[in-house]
Amino acid sequence: MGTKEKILDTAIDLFSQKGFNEVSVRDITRAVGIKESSLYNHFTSKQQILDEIFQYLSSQYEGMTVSEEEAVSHIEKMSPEEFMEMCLMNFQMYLGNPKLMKIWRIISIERFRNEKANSFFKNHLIDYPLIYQSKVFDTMIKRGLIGSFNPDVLARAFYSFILFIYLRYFEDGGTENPQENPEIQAMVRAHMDFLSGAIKK
Amino acid sequence: MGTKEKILDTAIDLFSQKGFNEVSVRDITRAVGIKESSLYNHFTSKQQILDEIFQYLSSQYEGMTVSEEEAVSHIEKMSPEEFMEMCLMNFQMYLGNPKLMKIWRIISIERFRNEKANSFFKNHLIDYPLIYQSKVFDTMIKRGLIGSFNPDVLARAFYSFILFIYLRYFEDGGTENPQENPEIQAMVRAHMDFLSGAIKK
DNA sequence: GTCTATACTTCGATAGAC
DNA sequence: GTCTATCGAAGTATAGAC
Repeated sequence: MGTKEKILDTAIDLFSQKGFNEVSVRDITRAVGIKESSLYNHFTSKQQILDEIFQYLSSQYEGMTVSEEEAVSHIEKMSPEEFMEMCLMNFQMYLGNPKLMKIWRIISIERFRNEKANSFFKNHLIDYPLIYQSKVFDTMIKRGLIGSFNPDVLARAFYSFILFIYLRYFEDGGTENPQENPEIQAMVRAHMDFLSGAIKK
Repeated sequence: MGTKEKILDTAIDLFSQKGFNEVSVRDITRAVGIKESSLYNHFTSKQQILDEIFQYLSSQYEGMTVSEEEAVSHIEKMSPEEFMEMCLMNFQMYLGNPKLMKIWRIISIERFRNEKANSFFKNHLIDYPLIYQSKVFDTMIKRGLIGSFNPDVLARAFYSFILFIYLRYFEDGGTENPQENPEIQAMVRAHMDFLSGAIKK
């Protein structure tokens, strides 16, 4: 692994624990095993390290957003339960990769101080999922698969709980994989069962 | 207003915008209109300012937690709809006071870096509301006011949405009073109506 | 590309006159 | 209780030898 990659990985590690401002260039270079001045052969500034981390995150989700037609086609062969299961899988895919998980934690820490982080949080973690799920619920209603509810309300009822799990998840460091936490698994399943019952025709 | 109070109010203002580490003692004293050294006649350190802010928050909610018996008695004359309405009012009381609101924003910013902030967030904003609401739902079930659901599931379904609103609320600075935001009001009401229908016997 | 050495800035905090 | 003056520590970043 090249030095630049090592710096990036180390920075992700440290930033995700304490935050950008709380980690010094000295901290990073000490952990990597080089002198401070060497870091500036790979990055022009400390800020650029964070920028490249965010760029990396961006690149990981490029082309992963789904068009309206695709959203509709997704549910053609799915029950509401299967759809919610799929949403859950998507969410866990976001959080299942340890490196991406750390970057999402950086986003959570920095979102009040960094406009780009706030934008990531808002777009990827709030707005887009709600829009996507609302469309799917809307299609389900029109096809008579579920009762006649406001699809936006259903999407918020479903997704706000997922975000709640995300919130709790980072409470105690968020190092553990949520897929392997049976307590979280049980809560998510119970919530989905409750909603499935509530939206039946 | 005494100098010490002026310092506290100014610090609350500044910390809630950028975070504790991002605001210097010089920033605070400049905004107050005194020299840095004068600040140390009122506080022994910058850290102590934050400690006193948290202490103030603590004092505001002292004795406001409710015992199990009280929780049960609360719903004796209430419909589920009225109860959820009450919860909403409580939540807005937390956020309705501009000064307290700023401090809650500080808590949100600092919770990844400050153990006390994290503890406030976890206890007041997550654990306690869930425990309280679960007990109330449990009582409702036993009295036959609502269907036979798992009360923990109901509490999470209800409260995770409230937290979702809280989350969105701080997105764009969170300066506005949510009670006066008609869009938020409509979302909360729609969610409560949906849940009311879902938990009917 | 990495090192030693150092420049420059900002920070929290203190001493002591008034 | 406020001021002027200043300190030491820690931060980012650069120059130049190897």
